[in-house]
Amino acid sequence: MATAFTETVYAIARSIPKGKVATYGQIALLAGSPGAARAVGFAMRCNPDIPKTPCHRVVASNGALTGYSAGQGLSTKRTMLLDEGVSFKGTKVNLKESQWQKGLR
DNA sequence: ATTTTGACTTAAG
DNA sequence: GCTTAAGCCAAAA
Repeated sequence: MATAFTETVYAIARSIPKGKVATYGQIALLAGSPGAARAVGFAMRCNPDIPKTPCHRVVASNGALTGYSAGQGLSTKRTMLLDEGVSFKGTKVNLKESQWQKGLR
């Protein structure tokens, strides 16, 4: 299961600052495998450590909340993001305001 | 080693 | 704008 790739994905997920969100594609790119967005989601599904791996800060490219195996699912995910100050666009995240950008710090 | 599935992404209808 | 189809990479069976 979790190998170096997934391990890197978890590390990146932890690097996402509070109140920000990153897309699967972006994490895949940072993980060293651009286009491996699906693989990133797979790693999140394994989600070994919820408190250590803020998978709820990981959203789809269009800002839609997908999956989430913990808590009440997307309901919990959306609540946590709102609590962290992430800007929401209805059921989706306002990437224009809350997408984590490497270099933006 | 091959096949299937999956929390994705982009394109087309 | 929303739905359907194909492409993509990685891990599990």
